[in-house]
Amino acid sequence: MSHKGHSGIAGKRRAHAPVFAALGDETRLSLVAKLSVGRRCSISQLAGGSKLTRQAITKHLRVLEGAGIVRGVRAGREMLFEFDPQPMEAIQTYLDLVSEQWDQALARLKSFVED
Amino acid sequence: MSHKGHSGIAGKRRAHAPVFAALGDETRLSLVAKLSVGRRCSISQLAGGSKLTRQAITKHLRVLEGAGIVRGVRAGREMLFEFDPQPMEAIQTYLDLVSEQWDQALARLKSFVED
DNA sequence: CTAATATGCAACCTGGAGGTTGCTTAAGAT
DNA sequence: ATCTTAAGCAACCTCCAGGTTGCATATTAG
Repeated sequence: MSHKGHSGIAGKRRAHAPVFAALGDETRLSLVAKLSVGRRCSISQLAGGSKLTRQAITKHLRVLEGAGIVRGVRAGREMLFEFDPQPMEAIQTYLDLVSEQWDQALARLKSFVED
Repeated sequence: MSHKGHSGIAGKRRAHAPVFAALGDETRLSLVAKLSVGRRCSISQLAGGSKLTRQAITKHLRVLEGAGIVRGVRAGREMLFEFDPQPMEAIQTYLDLVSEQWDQALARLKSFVED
């Protein structure tokens, strides 16, 4: 299976774009950073220390949840959010694919020039 | 320098968010895919085959250029765009950092449970 | 020179992202 | 039972991303 170049780099765009978009915001990146240390956090906890409103933070969390990067679970009167590494792993392998394609391009150029 | 462990996961958000944002659009992901094969392409070339207008494509290319993912060079009457892997490599190492942090969290949890 | 091609520029439109405020409801704490 | 804290809901605002059209300008082809 080396011919027809089904690299897989195409087609999965529809799946990956929302994840990139979710990470394309400073506030959300900061939330991801906080949650990726492992400890589950409530909305108020995450909103504390931010200049933004609790509601603003809630909206950002919903965006992250929509992309699958984060998952919210009820715990009594508070909503605890926890990190899910899967979507970010997915775009990581996507980036690897693009890098690979680029490296092959450089290799082709080199062999052409060396000719 | 040489502060504590200072993984560096913080602070660089301001730099990375625009790159993620630039990749957070299906059309732009498709442009990146086309350009990462190595061959430089003119705007009209890139616009051909798309349902969008040439101007729309131009705007997307400017966004990618703003994030440093792509670079446009004049060549006669046409504008050739070429891929630049650097910004995507940068977010790749950023994702590695987050993964690492997450793995450490899992390790801590495990050693706690193992008591 | 003239026609065709490639791009640039500017105005314009529309929807939704990102943020706020105000009020309501659920759940713990005392 | 009541006070307090956490969160949900909804309306509203502003601004810009994403897209279009129309016209102007450079460059190459014949």
